[in-house]
Amino acid sequence: MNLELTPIQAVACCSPLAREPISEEVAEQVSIVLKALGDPVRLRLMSLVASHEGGEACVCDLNDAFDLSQPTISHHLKILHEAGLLEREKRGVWAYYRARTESLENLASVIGGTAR
Amino acid sequence: MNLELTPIQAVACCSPLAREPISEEVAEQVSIVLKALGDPVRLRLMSLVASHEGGEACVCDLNDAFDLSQPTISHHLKILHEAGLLEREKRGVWAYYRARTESLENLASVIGGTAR
DNA sequence: CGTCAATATTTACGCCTGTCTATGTCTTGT
DNA sequence: ACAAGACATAGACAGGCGTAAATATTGACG
Repeated sequence: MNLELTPIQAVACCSPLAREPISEEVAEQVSIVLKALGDPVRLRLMSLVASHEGGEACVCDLNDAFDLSQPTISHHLKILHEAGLLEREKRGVWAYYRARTESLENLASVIGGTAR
Repeated sequence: MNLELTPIQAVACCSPLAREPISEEVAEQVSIVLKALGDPVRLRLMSLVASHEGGEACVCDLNDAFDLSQPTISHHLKILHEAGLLEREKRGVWAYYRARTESLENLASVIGGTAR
């Protein structure tokens, strides 16, 4: 089991950008997540997984949604996973990815200031 | 006066990522804004401006906050401006940047799903 | 066991990006 | 009109990133 905090969890104390100047460290952490989402393909991947029934999607389905090679999709999924935005679970031959909605919400609250 | 929509305004109808798979076009637009924020320097710049008194900050102040050359800061400010995140106003010799909080909130609602 | 199918990893390559230096453009003050 | 200061633009370069082809890994199934 992995107990490490993902980048976005490490700053999850809902401090909006506009309240006070964020530190270099926080900026570094948050920008990792933003950079992960800052690609059209990864944004669509994230949306595909998050909106899929059951909140998870199989890689085989995701591959078909793009005109890209399988390794490229795998590469993008890895980046989203490392940013703490996707969870990965292997069942049999297939790999399923699940969206971490908390991460999305945390990110949104950091950006938008509508902290909960 | 500029009537063009900024990238984030074009998809401002608060559709969260998780509700349905976003289109290629929307992904392209939103990723521009995310990419703009997906850099530690620009994230700090955005936070500095947004949290500054009066909601605006002079470039001269911003330069001092970083160990980077003045043209580099200018470059980052331009990217944030083109993404619709900062407004620019020149008063005398000085240039002032103001945060577009609507853009931040729109982005947050697209990401977080906590649409208003 | 050996083959096949689903994913991941490695390697390589062209393009994009962050940075700096040098230069340009305005505005103000003399 | 000229000099100085604030900021933007242009050009150049190194490192990072998205992509594909080739290869490795893992699990299912005969």
